[in-house]
Amino acid sequence: MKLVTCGLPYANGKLHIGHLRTYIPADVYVRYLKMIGEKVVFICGSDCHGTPIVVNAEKEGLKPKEFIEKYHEHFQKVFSALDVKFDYFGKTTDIEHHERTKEFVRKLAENGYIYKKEIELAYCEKCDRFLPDRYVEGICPYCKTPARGDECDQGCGRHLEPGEILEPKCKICGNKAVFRKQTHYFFKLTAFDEFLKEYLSKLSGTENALNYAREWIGNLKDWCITRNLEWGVRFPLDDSLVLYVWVDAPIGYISFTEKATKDWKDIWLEGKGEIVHFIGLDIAYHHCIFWPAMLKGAGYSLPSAIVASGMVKIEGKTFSKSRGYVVWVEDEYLKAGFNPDYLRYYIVNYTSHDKDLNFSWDVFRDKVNNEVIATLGNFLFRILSFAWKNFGKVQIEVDQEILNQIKATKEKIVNAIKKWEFKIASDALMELASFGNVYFQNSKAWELLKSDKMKAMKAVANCLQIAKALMILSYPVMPRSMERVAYALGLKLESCSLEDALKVDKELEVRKPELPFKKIEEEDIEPLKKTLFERFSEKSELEVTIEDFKRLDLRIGKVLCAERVPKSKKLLKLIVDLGNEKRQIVAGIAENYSPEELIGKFVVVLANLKPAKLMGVESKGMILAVDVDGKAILLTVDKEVKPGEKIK
RNA sequence: GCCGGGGUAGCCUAGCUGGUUGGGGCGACAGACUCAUAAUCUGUAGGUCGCGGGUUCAAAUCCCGCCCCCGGCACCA
Repeated sequence: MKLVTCGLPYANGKLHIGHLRTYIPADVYVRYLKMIGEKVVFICGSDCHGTPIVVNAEKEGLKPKEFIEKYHEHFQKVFSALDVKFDYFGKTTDIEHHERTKEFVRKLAENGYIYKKEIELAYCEKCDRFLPDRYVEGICPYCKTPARGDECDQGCGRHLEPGEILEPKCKICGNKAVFRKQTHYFFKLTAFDEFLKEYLSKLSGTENALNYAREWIGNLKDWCITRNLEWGVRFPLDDSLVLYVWVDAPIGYISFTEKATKDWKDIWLEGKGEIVHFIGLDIAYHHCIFWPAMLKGAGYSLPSAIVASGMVKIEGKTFSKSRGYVVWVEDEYLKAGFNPDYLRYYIVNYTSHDKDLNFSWDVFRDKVNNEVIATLGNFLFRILSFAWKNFGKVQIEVDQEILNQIKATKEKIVNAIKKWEFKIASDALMELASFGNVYFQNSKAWELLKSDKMKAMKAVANCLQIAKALMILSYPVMPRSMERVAYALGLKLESCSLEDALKVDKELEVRKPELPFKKIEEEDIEPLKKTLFERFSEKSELEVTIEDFKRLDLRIGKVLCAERVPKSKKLLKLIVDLGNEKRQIVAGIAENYSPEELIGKFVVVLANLKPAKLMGVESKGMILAVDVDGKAILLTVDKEVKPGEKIK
């Protein structure tokens, strides 16, 4: 028995194409396994806890429960529209999940892997609550620069333990926070160092995830697993606390399995199954480090493979919601009315599962029109309609050569799927379709029709066998379309196994076929390209008043000296002449400017910026530059001016 | 800087435990065909396999050095 899971989508936003990079291949994987007769359980669910959900729900004036429900429904709707078919799709707010999580954590405690420690936490008296790290701002006790609650992000870069920060302020209301002592609980991750080293050396899956995880061995820290929140799974050892979301989320894999199958104990407790996690690379740490340690500590079975998908790019740009490099599944793809199979094929076929996938509407159109439609769809339709028009009923005799070809394709697919090589598997489909096209072309069946009808029928029989095999073998990738074409042969794909691709019927009755696919026209994708393009081009921010502008002390400076900040790649330490003073400013431009070429240059300086330390070097001001694809280009003046001149 | 992944024809990509003329797809061009959603089939053009060394009878493939790109961390005021 095999359990396949997908990383739980966080119920804080809609699904985009980046998400699908994990869910679609997992679904394809499961469908193939089921068709080769393996017993598989496929589960997933919404991840519903954590601070961001509470904060965002508040913003929308909703209760967290209402908020997550909205996205939970969205996920189910979209997955179903894409034929991603889980055996069970749960949510972490379910009572059974809470119970399982508590039981799990109690086990960890019984086994001695949880300890308590009193720490001082920032507390906002005005908001009347403890502040999670990222809602605290203050001063770094080491270098005295402004810092966040958990790290000195602007100064020395040190990780700050809760309570270390000086002059804490509540980021939400801006009031001064105070420190209050509170007991929190830690998971003894450091106890699993040796275990993880050993475990990771045997763990199967994609190299990208495993490499990433191996880096962390020997560098583990104990992990604070409780939070001050109302929303979440109550910590069983102390009711006033809630478990950190990354503790309860993966336990969802267990609690959802319980819902999906009576045999869940075989998988999670008896070690009688195989557990395969499909994830995005961004959560490799949690799945390769935290999760196995938790399972080991609580006495559950360990995953046998972690399959991490590569990144998704949009039109060649690194995926980024905030910058608009995103394609929304429901509002864009589905709304445009595209067949879900096109996207399934694209994602599975673009490149290897662990490499970067570029989503581009032009490539999408080309791949669909040239491969899915012109090669596969055309073969199926031409042979089905030829058979229907000229024969109706066809006596089937299949040459060994054809069967060998189908068998080779089938084996290629099965081998590839077991290694998570979805591209190789889907390429094999196109190769078989192409083989069919060549075979039919060479047979010249349309000429034989006039001279030797029996011979024509033999050619058609061979092609029908190929067509049937294609429908069966392509079904996991393109279930909806294959189901539709299979009607012409009276084939019920849902109950087929891959082996049936080789089964030869005595006679096939061909019904009138429908076009399996609709071509993508330029006007179908044109508005979507436009939407993307409009989102790319940055819209100007909020309006400011002239007073706002006047608060900025912008001046012309002349660079007197420039040198690299030691050990730094991006930073240059500049001494800039501002007329009445010489300022030391650190600028992140070393990748595009050498120190020498800067000397004597006129630059625009924001002179009244709050000083900060970067890599321990003090910076009093900021040099203005344009950011072109991550490269800094300095602003300068058109004619020589006196250093220190104010910019108005 | 460290870690990981890459650099193969205009574009995408296979090969990378060394060995017959470096495969495939898109695009381009020419021809064939008409059963098919102007689909299909055949053929042609196009490559210093990032750069420089080395090992070898033989290197895209192994070794050393360097350059560039992507991702993560450290520092992008």
